[in-house]
Formats: sequence, C-alpha cells, structure tokens
Amino acid sequence: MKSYGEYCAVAKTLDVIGERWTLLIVRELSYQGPSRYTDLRDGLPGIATNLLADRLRSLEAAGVVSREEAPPPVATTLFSLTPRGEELRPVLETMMRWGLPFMTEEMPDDVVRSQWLVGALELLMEDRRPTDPRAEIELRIGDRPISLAVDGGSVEAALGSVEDPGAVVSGPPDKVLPMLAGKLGRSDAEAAGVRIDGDPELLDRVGAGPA
Amino acid sequence: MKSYGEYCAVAKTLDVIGERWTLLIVRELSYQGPSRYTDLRDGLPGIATNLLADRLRSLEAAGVVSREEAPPPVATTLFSLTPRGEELRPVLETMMRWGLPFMTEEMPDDVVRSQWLVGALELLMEDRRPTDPRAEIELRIGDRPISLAVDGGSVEAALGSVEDPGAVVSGPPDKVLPMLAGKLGRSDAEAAGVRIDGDPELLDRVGAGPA
DNA sequence: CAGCATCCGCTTTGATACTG
DNA sequence: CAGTATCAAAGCGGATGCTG
Repeated sequence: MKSYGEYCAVAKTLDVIGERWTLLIVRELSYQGPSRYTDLRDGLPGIATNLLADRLRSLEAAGVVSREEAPPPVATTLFSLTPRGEELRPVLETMMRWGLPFMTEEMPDDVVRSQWLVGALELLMEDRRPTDPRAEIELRIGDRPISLAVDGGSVEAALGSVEDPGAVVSGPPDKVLPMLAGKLGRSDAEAAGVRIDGDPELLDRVGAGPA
Repeated sequence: MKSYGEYCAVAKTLDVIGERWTLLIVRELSYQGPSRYTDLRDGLPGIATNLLADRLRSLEAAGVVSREEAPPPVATTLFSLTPRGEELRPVLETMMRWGLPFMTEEMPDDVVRSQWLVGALELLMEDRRPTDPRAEIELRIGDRPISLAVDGGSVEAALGSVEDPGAVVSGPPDKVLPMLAGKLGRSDAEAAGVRIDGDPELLDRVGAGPA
C-alpha cells in the first residue's frame, strides 16, 4: 500500500497495519501465539495465499513479525510477534471493545474460530458473585473448547477444555454469546439450539451488564 | 470493501473502519470537530474526491458519522461524529501511541497539519517541574499555531495561539518534536532550522522521557 | 464555491493452479 | 509445509465535469 505520507502518528501506524488482512494476522499471532503458515491461513478464512506471504514479509520488514526456522525434528517455520508487535495488543483490545456490540447480534453466515472469542468473552462477562467458590465452565461454541474460570470477581477465558466443569454450554456462538451477555433469554437460546449441561445457575453468575 | 465474514469483534470493527482513508476521516472529525467536505479534503491530502464521498456515505450508513445541513447564512453541510463514532477515540489513541516513535524520526517529505500533532504532543511531553507556575508555549510547526499549557504536572496541547507565551518555537516539525522529546539536542535543532524565542529553559520543563 | 459523479489508467485483491 | 505464478475482477488515484 502506498504510504499516506503524513507526519501523523495514526497515519504512520496505518502505514504499517492499515492494509487489508494485516491487523488480523497480528490478531492471530497475538491470541494464538507463534504459528505456522498453515495455522495462520486457517485463522484467516478467505485470505489468498500470496497475500498472506506478502503481508508476512511486510510485517517482518516493519519489525512486527519475526520468522524462526524450528530445528528438526519439527522442521517448520514459525511466525511470531516481536516485542514491538506485542505492543499492538492495546490496539486490538480497543478495537475489540468497540466491535463488541456486533457480537451480540445474529451473524448466521460468519465463520468462527474459538481464539477470536476468548478476548470478547472476557470483556462481555463478569463474576457477579465474587464470594462464591471458584467455578469453571466449558464452552463448545467454535472449532475448539473454551474454558471460563470464574473466581473472586473476575472471569478468565482461555482456549482448552475444563477437567471438572460446573456447566457446559454448546450451540451456535451467535446465540451463546448474547445469552451469556444477558441479551437473549435462556429459553429462547435453548429454542435456538443452545444446550446447557450442568448447573444453569452458574450462567447467571457470569452474565454481565451492558455490552 | 468486502466484509471479512468473521464472527470476531476485531474483524467487525475493521469491516467498518478498515478501508483505506476511513479511520483518517474519523481522526479529522475527532480532532477537528464538525467539518465541511472541503475541510476534510484539506486534512486528507491525496484522497480522491469520489473516495471521500464514498467513505462518508459508508460511515453514515454505519452510524459513525452524521451529516447536518447548516441553515443559512452558513448554508453548508457539516459532517460530525455520532456518539458511536466518538467511541472510536480510544482506537485512535492507542494507534497514536504505537506510532509515536515514528514522530521522532525525520520525515522530510511528509505533509503536516497541526491538528495531527496535538494528541502526539500530549503523549510526548510532561511537566517535569509541577510546582512551577503555569506557563504557556506557542509552537509554530504546522499550518496553524499550537498552544501548550504547562501546569501542575501536566501539559495540554490545543490548536490556537497563546496570548502571552513564555516561549515560541518554530521550525520543521520533524526537528521540533524530537527536540521537545529530548531526542535531539537544542543546538542541533537550531542548526536544522528550529528557532526558539523567549525562555529556552521552559523547554527543559516539558521534555519527556522515553518515546 | 461546496459537494459531489464520471471516466480512465493503474494497482491490489481473490481464486486457482502449481512447486520445492 | 510454505510458499510462487497467473490472471480476472475490484479498488484506487487523478483529472475533469456537473449541479445547486
């Protein structure tokens, strides 16, 4: 992309991450950690392979991404964020917060990857009964399970299963998130295909306020 | 632009502000306030006029920008940010902070508008002598003067002149900012065309730490 | 003059195929 | 696995013209 040629910090940032797909590559590396080329492609449905290669080169040249050849027996290339690249996390976070209202709307045709939801879930939920004992919930709403750890007033989301979940929720993500956010009644959600196993009251504990 | 079609808050945000020029339009409206079409064009050097019209329509459709017909005798269209648009300010701010290091590099061919520098200056400077009396500095480094109000530990930057400045600094912006940031010595700056009138010690007061 | 729309050459993207 | 090559389609940049 042509530089904006402006002596402006926002424009300079956009010169680096403003092209199509570029910031989403940073998102993948930020929420997934070091990734292989094919993992990135899987997390960016629809990207043309030549574009992914182009963008990775640009990001490398800009000092945002680094490429490491993993030694045998792994023998694969790993892409990661440099420290300078990690500093883009606040940009991702403010954008995620701004886009949060869209997550409680129906998006039936959207692709879903679990790693995209981890950050949004943490923004969307809170522990309304901080004095209750620690509990864990498992969500099966993307391509991989997500664990929610509710304890002492905060909710932490992460990729991965829960060994002894207090509740398990599965179903279409664009129903489960609105339900967890309190925008969609539980019975409506269940009618729309959401299934809740375990203790349903646990879900009241994490439902947050305004999105 | 085609939607990413991802159920991801970051991607949804990029669906709205991810196209070329779009976020810079928001920047103009956020730092300049309600603007006419021609003002926007002046703050976005190089934009094609049809693109500006397109982007304004898209932003209007997305609920980020609103258009008001000012009544006679003004008789012009004013574009402003909606409340939802104002909420993009944190995105601009995190991007500005990330791009700040670029502002202390030389950028001889870049275009400059004073309104682009106001936010960066506030991030770049601090009041190192909080107990000193309030002082004001005028910067003449863009197309319009900028006032710096130094008082009680903080520095506030704004467009506009200063009635009784303790110091006046003029010269190339890509020399003045590095100098104010303490990255460029005063004698080097003056050799590069920076001129300081009034009390030079006042500049030591505002020089900040790391960028 | 402010606020566009149209046209045209160029660049970027997207989809597919192919390679070390 | 990690790309390159190719090509049609879409988007962009610049110039110009039109309308209240």
